[in-house]
Amino acid sequence: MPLRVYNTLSGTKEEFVPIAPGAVKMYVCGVTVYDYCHIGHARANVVFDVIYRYLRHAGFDVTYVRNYTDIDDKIIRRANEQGLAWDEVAGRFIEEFDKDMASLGLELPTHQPKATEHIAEIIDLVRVLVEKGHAYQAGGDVYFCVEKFDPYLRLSKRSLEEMQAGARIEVDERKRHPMDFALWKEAKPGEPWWESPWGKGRPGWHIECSAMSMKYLGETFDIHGGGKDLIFPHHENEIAQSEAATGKQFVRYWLHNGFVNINAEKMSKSLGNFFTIKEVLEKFDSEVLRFFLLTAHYRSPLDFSDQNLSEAMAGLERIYSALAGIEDAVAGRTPPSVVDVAPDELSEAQRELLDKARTLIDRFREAMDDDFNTALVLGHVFDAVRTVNRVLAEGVKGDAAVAIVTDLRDKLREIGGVLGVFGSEPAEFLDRLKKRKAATLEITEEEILRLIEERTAARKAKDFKCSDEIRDYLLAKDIQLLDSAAGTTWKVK
RNA sequence: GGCGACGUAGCCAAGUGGUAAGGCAGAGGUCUGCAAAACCUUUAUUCAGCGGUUCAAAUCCGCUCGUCGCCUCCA
Repeated sequence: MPLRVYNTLSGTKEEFVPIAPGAVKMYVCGVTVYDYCHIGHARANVVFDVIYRYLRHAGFDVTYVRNYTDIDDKIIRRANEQGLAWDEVAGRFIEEFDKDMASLGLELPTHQPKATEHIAEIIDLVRVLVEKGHAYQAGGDVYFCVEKFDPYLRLSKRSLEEMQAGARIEVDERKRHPMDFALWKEAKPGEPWWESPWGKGRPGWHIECSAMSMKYLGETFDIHGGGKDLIFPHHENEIAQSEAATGKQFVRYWLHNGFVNINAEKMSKSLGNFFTIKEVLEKFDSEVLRFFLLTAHYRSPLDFSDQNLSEAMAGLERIYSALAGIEDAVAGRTPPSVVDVAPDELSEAQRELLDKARTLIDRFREAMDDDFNTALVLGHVFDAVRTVNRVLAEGVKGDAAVAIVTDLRDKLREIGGVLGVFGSEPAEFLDRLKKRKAATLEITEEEILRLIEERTAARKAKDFKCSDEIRDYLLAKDIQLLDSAAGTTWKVK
């Protein structure tokens, strides 16, 4: 089944056919570096990280470019507020961005260009637009002329008339048309500047993405991604600048991720209802956050709340518990190849697992091929987890059982490799969660272990009244004891 | 005001014409000294409402209600 993606440009799912067979050129708008990243940024970047990984998994040779916009009005404003140099602000938040993305387990893109390192390309592009009559100089500014670019607003499916009807923007008198936008901005006193044919100034927003994407990926490339909020004006303007300059189609497939909501409202700086990645990672494990972001389809809105995060944590814990169970069951055993397993020697649960495992990767690909449906993939994963738990519950005895359980583990890891989850050692992950939860307890680990010992002694002496008292005491403090043949362990409720 | 999206169980969520995946929470059972975990069974005759098209609709069309987004910086 071919890969199908939802293309904002056509408004439908289309079969994905790259320009060059076997190779994908993809550009995703990064961030303007003037503040910490919030969960919305986390979503966008995780989503495209998964798309990047899946395209490679599907056999494509992917060139992935994600930029830093490190010169912009907001950076200058922030620098002035904090009494810092603009490039100090940019440098600092580039570092913070990198840290956040690393903690979310993102792979590095092929290129991560910075706007300020591509001023020459930007000026060249603006010059071409002026020469071709698509842009005009007004004082030290250069504006793009939207009326001369016929397909303008095709991506957002609007018209200039509609936009003006609802316009709330103040019109700059130097613009020929109110919707014209700046390609180059004259430097005001004290502002950063670069020398240009139009005097000292800096790039406008939008132009850096056109210049950098075309430099690294060519004048026409396959995929351009970003949050839905970038459709207008950012991506619309990128298309206008790029296509007016080259006369060629800029991008074939436009992919946009949905917002992260708080109480059904978009998380955004202006509403002030945002959580930074840092803040959330203080409360939840980074893999839990990443897993949560994949529980909904990337184009749907995703409601962020402690409860939803906790549910994601419970789900991920269930998966890791199964993986840990598999590790325990197969530890030190070398399984024969699963292809040698004879189905008629298996129990019913084992046969079911064999069947499920056999089709798991196909179902995974089918879901991902349908516009990267990670939520459906997780459904398949849970389905497999339930089946393997059944096998674990009846005991993994013969070689055949070891083989099929190991095979399933490998397949879950393969899927996890694309989603960027399930990569930790199961026991280590569960321990990590436990430690994190334990940090909020009003009882120390030493105390818990001492009480467990006491209880074990009581149980040995068949003093169940005493042992139950200890268990209930711990339970009141959110400690759940788990007895097994191997001894007693504990977890935080 | 213009344009657009969405509304599936207590909660989260997949499903775009063939008779409602999956997770969390809940109930009952197996296991257990008792629990927990795990497993089994169970929880939407129904997909915001009302009409229409069709042999067949959560899926297509129309209207109504509700929520949200974009039109200004935003992932």
